[in-house]
Amino acid sequence: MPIKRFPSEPIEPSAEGKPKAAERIRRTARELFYREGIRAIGVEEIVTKAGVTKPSLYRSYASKDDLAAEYLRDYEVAFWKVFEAGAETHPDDARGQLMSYIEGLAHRATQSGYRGCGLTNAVVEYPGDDHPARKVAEEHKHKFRERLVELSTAMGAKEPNVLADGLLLLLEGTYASGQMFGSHGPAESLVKIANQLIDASLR
Amino acid sequence: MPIKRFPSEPIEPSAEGKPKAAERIRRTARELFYREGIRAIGVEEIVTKAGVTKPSLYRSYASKDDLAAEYLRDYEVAFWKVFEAGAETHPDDARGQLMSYIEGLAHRATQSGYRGCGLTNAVVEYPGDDHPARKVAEEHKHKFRERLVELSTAMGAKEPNVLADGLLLLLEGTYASGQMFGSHGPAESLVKIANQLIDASLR
DNA sequence: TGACAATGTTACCGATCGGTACGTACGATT
DNA sequence: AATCGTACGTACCGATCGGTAACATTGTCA
Repeated sequence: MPIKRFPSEPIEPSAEGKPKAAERIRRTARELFYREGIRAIGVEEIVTKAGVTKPSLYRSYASKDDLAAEYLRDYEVAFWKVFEAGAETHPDDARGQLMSYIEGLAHRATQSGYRGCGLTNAVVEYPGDDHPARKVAEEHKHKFRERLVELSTAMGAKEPNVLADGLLLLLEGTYASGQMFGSHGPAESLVKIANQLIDASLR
Repeated sequence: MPIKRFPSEPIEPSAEGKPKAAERIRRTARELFYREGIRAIGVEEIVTKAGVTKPSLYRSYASKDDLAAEYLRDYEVAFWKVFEAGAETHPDDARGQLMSYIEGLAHRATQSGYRGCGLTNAVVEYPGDDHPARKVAEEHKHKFRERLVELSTAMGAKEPNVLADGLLLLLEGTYASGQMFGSHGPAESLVKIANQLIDASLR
């Protein structure tokens, strides 16, 4: 009999049939890293809250830094899902699509306990450009900027790059200031400001 | 002879004639906390780089948290000095004064190695509202917002609160994004965007 | 000079950090 | 039943964390 390999048998061990512990660690780390910050959370706390032990963590992730980078990759996927959600409700309407995200953000950023953007926070936590988590964050922000240029172009801006930068500044400002002011922070004016900026960029 | 006290003799020990070590620690901590982040820097590194030892630190500061709060208080003083610098060159000209700061910021935020606002960074590093450093930062940001309302009013904005929020979002966005993008980040468009926003707020 | 307070230094504390060597429980294959 | 690979837990590592007790040095007064 030749060598037989069942389809249920995973070729790539870390693809789908991952160890259960790894997934628990992943979810717990995501929650804790986002809420408390990466530096603030030790691996001990992660595995305890996940109900597993440290060796289980280090079998699926090379290091805490690696787990942090993984967390940000997950975060990025979730971000794009939220950001592009308006594409369904506002087809062929770049402005409507963007404003849909901005309205949602304005709401979230004025809730107490808001923690901003996990990717931006990671950049603040790791100033040195050698950290793997930071690299994930930086690459994402460049993609994000490009996406805003696309949308600005679609909106008919005279200078799409300038409008995109303006929007990026407003959004990053919302991520940051949402953490410092309570429920009546400057994000309350975000929608109005964004509309003013877009209007001014079309003329 | 009655008690004589020379003017060169400091009355208040912690005011001017402070221990030399305390001042060295202060400056070193300021530099390191700002560049690397508060959580990233240990007290050992501070005293080593300052050329002193740990007990010298703990005689002048109750704890690392206390030193961090002190750093932010220093940072705030320096911030206001920069922010209000335009008042001399642009008397009775709120817009000129503000744009003077914004132009300077746009320049700094597009230098590689820019680290944003120390106060904002501290808020990101310490999500819990119980940290003394965070309190300093939050109080400052509220003062800052009020100051922007004053300036917006002086500029003749129809809705000063909204313009102030817009400016705050832009500035915080610049602090944050200046750390992720290199020398050609969105802060390059800051001046143009700010002018658009102010113009739109006057009409 | 001698007393005294302020400042500096050496050496250390328990707690926690990220990370690992090693043994074991278990399910599938032969 | 014997075997083997996988997944997991116990117990521990050296390094570093923030913080301190005890001692040496200094400068300033009478």
